[in-house]
Amino acid sequence: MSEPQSDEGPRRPVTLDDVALRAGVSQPTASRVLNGSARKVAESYRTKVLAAARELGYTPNLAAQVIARGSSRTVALIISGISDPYFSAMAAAIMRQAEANDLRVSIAVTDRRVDRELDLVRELRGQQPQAIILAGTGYVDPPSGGELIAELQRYEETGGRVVLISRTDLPFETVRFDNHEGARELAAELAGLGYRRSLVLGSATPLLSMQQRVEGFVAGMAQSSADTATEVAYPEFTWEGARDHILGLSDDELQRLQLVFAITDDMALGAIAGLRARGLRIPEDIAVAGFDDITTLRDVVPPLTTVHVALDTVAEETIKRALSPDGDVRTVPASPVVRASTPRLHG
Amino acid sequence: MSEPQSDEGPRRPVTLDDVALRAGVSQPTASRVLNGSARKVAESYRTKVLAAARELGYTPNLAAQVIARGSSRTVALIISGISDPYFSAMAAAIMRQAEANDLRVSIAVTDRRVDRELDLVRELRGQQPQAIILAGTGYVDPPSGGELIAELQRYEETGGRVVLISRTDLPFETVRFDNHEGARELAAELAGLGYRRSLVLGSATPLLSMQQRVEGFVAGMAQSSADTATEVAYPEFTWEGARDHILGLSDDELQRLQLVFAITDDMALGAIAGLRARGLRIPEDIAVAGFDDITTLRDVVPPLTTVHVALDTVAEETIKRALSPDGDVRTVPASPVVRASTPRLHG
DNA sequence: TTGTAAGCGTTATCAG
DNA sequence: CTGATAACGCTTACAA
Repeated sequence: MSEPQSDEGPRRPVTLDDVALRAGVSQPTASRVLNGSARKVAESYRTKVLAAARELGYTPNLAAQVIARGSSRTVALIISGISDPYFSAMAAAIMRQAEANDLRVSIAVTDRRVDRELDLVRELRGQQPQAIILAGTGYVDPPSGGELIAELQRYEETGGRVVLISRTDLPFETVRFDNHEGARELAAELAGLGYRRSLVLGSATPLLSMQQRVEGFVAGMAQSSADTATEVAYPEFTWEGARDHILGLSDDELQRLQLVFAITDDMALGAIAGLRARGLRIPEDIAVAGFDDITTLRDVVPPLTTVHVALDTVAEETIKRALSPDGDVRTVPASPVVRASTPRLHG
Repeated sequence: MSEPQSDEGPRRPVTLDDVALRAGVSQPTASRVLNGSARKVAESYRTKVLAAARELGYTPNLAAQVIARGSSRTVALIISGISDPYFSAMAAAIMRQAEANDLRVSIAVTDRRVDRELDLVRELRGQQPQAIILAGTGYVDPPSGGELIAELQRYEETGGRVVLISRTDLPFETVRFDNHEGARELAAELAGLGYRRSLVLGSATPLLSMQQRVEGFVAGMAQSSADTATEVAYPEFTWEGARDHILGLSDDELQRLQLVFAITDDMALGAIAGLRARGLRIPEDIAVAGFDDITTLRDVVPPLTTVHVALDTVAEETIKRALSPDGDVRTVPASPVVRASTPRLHG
């Protein structure tokens, strides 16, 4: 009635106080109606508050709620990158699962800068998330390992949960998928198809899960009864790295090969680009296999043999653990999918 | 000395109070060295506070800072999906640009559910972000338009900024890229290559920017001197939708076509899958073009003719506007990239 | 320069 | 069932 209305200039956001005032009730009552759990408010008040809130366009101030409640319905996801199709698929799966559990996800990206991981954990800790999820990076020999672990432990001590995805380099609960086993089975299948002489493209960056893929594949080939020859190279961990490595091979080396296994689909495609540039046809002249089974890549020609990982399951297990501890280390299976890029050899 | 240490059970997080106490200074002093701007603190105190903070593993409680300061160094990004390579590229570009400006990004996904957009805006408003960025959806005839606009206006009135990306259906500052013009130029180039009879795959979901692509292409073809015939279809706005539409065409219709233009690369790939299933070779029997120039798709065969959008520029302009108003509606160019999927026709 | 005191918007406790 | 009142962790006048 008496307030000078319709000024220009940023008005103060509508607060619970405003709503309470307008509804003619106390702040706590308004709070109970708008957020609280049990419906212990008289119907008459209830409707008044609701009306006032709607008229004023009230939105609860999340920060205030967090600070008052001391907890936050948020999980923080630390991930290497987001344009990478593998990680964006992972992030999407996690967000879907989180939403189903009424959790917000705050995403932070390391861009593969090792030290950022520590910074991000520090920063995220300030958001008081229910859990911090580390997906993806994970070095064979973690550079800032000690500090990172200390930081995460402090976070856990104050009630936060730490969940790792596909990395076992840190002493926290982990959702793994079986990189070693998946690659091993793939190798076994390919050996069964007649492949003997293969090149494995690993990662120059010493990522643990990637090294497991290399080792799994080598083991799988070695296990096959036939005598096999498997070389391993460690180019840069990118599409370009894989391509460039292929471009750098001698004609002789290339001739001898029957198969290139790259530790990710992305690198497999780089390898294919390189092989084609060298004048080879896939799969007629040489076969190629990858790892991850990225759906965005369903259109490459020829369809890529790879190892499929059930990201939805991974996400489900991850969120479950983010909400409450669960001692046993579930390992989500990763299983080979043979497609046209690796046909049976010697028909 | 006297505190009973090493309990089990969630300890309370370390607060500024704890740090101040340990450093033997007052809370504000601790605050000033740890966060405040001017270095108006004696060097002796300064070092003590820093030491205490490090020893205790202090992290500022972000929520408390937000509530005390009233502002948040965060921008909220509302996006259709994140596994979609186009949107993940967009999100990545925005995050990169935001990081460069010391902003956090909180991502929310609509999953193409129309009404979610309104809910998300409400929810995000509670986070008091500096800006809300709406990327992507944008209906020709916004279903919840009125309410959405009201909500966003309220947000702006309280000092928040609203920035739209590639949608002009709402009365807020917009970073556009020229869907119409990009498609028009593409059509002109293709007409120049000899294409006359084409099929345009639009979107059954009435998305404004998508409709602009359709119209731009149609206009471009019509402008070409030669007499052209352009049909437009509106299948579901997905890879499958495009494929299924192709599968549903009669042999006759298919025979007549020289070119399929799909309004996104993703749909273009669906179309290719359909065409191949129908026994056609690309580009020998029929040409295909898309829109977006998604980098993840660099490996499709044949390389796809498409329209490139400079997402980095889009992101840059977006963040700039998120930080401060900037009246003029910059339109980021979108320009055709002709590749092997649309070779010159008739030698 | 430093500390005291008052807020920021919300929830939780505890009388009425 | 409701409403004072005290937190929550931090910042920002204002006084010392």
